[in-house]
Amino acid sequence: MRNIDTDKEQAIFQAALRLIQQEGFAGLKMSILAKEAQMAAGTIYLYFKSKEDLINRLYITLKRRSAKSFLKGYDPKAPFMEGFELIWQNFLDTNLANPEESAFLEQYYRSPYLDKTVQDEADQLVAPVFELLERGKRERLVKEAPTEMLVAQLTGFVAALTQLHASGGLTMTAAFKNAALAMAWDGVKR
Amino acid sequence: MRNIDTDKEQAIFQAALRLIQQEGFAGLKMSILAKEAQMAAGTIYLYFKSKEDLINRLYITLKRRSAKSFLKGYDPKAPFMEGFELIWQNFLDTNLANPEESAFLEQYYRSPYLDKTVQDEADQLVAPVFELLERGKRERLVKEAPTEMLVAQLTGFVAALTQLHASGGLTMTAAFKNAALAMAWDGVKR
Amino acid sequence: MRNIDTDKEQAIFQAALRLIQQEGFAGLKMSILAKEAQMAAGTIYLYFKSKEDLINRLYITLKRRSAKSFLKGYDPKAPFMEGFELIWQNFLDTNLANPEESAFLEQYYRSPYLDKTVQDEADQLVAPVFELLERGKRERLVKEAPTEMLVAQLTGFVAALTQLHASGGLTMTAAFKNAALAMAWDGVKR
Amino acid sequence: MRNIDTDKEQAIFQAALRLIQQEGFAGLKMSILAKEAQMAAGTIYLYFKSKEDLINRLYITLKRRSAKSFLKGYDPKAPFMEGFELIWQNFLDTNLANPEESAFLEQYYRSPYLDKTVQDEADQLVAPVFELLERGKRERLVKEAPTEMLVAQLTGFVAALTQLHASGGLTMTAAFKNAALAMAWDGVKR
DNA sequence: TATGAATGAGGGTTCATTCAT
DNA sequence: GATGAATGAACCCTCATTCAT
Repeated sequence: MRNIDTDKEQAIFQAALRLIQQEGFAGLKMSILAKEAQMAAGTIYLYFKSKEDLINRLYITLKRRSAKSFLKGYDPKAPFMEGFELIWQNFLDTNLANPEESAFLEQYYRSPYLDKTVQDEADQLVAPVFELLERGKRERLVKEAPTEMLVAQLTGFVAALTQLHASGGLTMTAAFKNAALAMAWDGVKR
Repeated sequence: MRNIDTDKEQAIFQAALRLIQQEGFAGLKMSILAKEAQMAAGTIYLYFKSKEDLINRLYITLKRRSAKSFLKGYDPKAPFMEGFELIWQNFLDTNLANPEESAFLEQYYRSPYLDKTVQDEADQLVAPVFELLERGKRERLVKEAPTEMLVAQLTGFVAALTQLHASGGLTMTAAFKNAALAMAWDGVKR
Repeated sequence: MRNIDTDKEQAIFQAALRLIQQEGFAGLKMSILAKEAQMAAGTIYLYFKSKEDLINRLYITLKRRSAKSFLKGYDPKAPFMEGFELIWQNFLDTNLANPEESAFLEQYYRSPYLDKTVQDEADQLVAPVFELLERGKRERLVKEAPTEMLVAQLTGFVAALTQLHASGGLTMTAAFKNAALAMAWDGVKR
Repeated sequence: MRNIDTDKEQAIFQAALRLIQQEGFAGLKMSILAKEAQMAAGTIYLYFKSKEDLINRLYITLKRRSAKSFLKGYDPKAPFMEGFELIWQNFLDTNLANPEESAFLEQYYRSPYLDKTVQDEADQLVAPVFELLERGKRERLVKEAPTEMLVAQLTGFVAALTQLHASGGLTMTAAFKNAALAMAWDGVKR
């Protein structure tokens, strides 16, 4: 008997990301996905109930991975500025290093597969960032604007940078990353 | 003088935007579009060669309309700060007022319909913004960062705000708009 | 513009019956059905929402046609014996003349497409037969057995005869039909 | 002495009958069958060459079991009436007690699995009934109708009664069984 | 012998596009 | 020009069967 291969799920995820980056969400055809993941079409359905299930599980997996990555080394008790810089740098690096994931996450939001419960769970993962900014406001370091707005500037900036970088419009050197950090901080600082 | 053809084209464009906002890009089925635009499916093909043609022409139309809107009243010879504030405010207002267009533009970029020549023409329309920011750098008002990066922060912020606003996450009062302007300016100013 | 062709529905019904008789319920593949009905696969879906819809509407159509056929000329006020003979003869003739319909009706009952509401409506159509037999019991002409049992013998007999005839096991001459009528009547008569 | 192989075969047969009764012929999926029979899907293929083979062997097995059951205690040399009553009662009881088998036999006939040789062998098993009725005709006890027609009435009646009983439409008491015997006999008697 | 993961042909259905009216 | 019925390629998914363990 062939043992169930947990790597198969990962192989499907990887292939799906590749296809979505290359051809967009519309390029995710189950038969092509199977070919890309080097298996038969039916095999995908041993690991995922449907295309919808595949996309939603891919989404939450990426969101979790992303959150884990940008919160790496984050200590809520460390000074505010330290936390802000760490998360910002992690977040930018994570996004630059995984442009397919960013492409997917962006498109999921507008897709017919969007699942409210999945979305809600994903929102929880970003909570620490909201808390950090609120603390920043209390410590008089951050502008007295709605937290959503502050987050909007930070994430919007990273999203735009990632897209720019992925399309070859800008190579992100260390110097540029520092410039971006300065811009991000200047935008939200008091 | 009414141009009958152009009226139909506009009806199709409007219906398409409505459907895309409601159901996403995937919700744009030609037969449903025809119903929404109150005509027969075949009629669409009298005005557009194909779905691809329809989407690309919708894209460039929206881009032109958007550029015209956010450059309204803009005088390249006026002081930098005046121009910056004008464009920013126009841009934010335009996006907030037309969330369907923003939704469409965002998705077009990742769709299989994306056409390089169309995209290039669209990029030309934003040139004045690049020129303004470069002038800002020369006048020592704006940070010495790559213009693409500066633009990324500004447009990324607006895109995120628009999405937030459209999803009901934040009501944009005049005070909030001023706060956003301040944040945007602080991000790029020297 | 091509006008909607109500004959198309009939063509689909006829083709479906032919296929079901030839290959059984399992032989009803939508693509083969389209070929048999001389149209494209998609066309079927202009007239029927789904395969399930097609089968249920075919069922109720056949049931109505069958009821209309075996009640043809039936007068509830005529003497019992006259009504019994008329219905029996009509019923046998109808079944012998339309073996595909009998084959279909038989298989529908055991299929996953069976719909309770449709089935209920169909049962209503046989009501006159139940009423006739009950009247027969009141007039002391028919056995004092449950009406369901009386009907079971009559319909079971016809079903078996139809199958026999369709498979070539017995050619139904006028003499044989008379013999069958005598057997049917002897079975239920007092 | 337990024959392991035959045990598995029986388990598969039982499970198949259960599934067919519950969901109809279309409900017989090999993987579900395996689960119902508490074994792996591949195991079924150690005992049956294919689904077709499984169904045909199930058919002939049931037919043999049925024939053995309704001929139990039958003595071709006993008086006609005794034989007729015995077989009729056995046949009705057998069918009422095994509605899944009846459901299966009915559907097999219309299925794409029907195999002529298997069918022929099955027909042999009913030969004693034909012989009995022919003897009845010679003894002037039974109507001078084609034997196939006589059999049609008897088996059609039992099939209809079984279905009625299985669907809950009629509870078969001893009195009702006697009434059925009377009806059956009246139908064929001279 | 037994397992159950893997296969892939083939099913039902959708939808961009065509074409007869 | 306008219509919408008709088309058929292509999609998602199922399931009988195989095969590595």
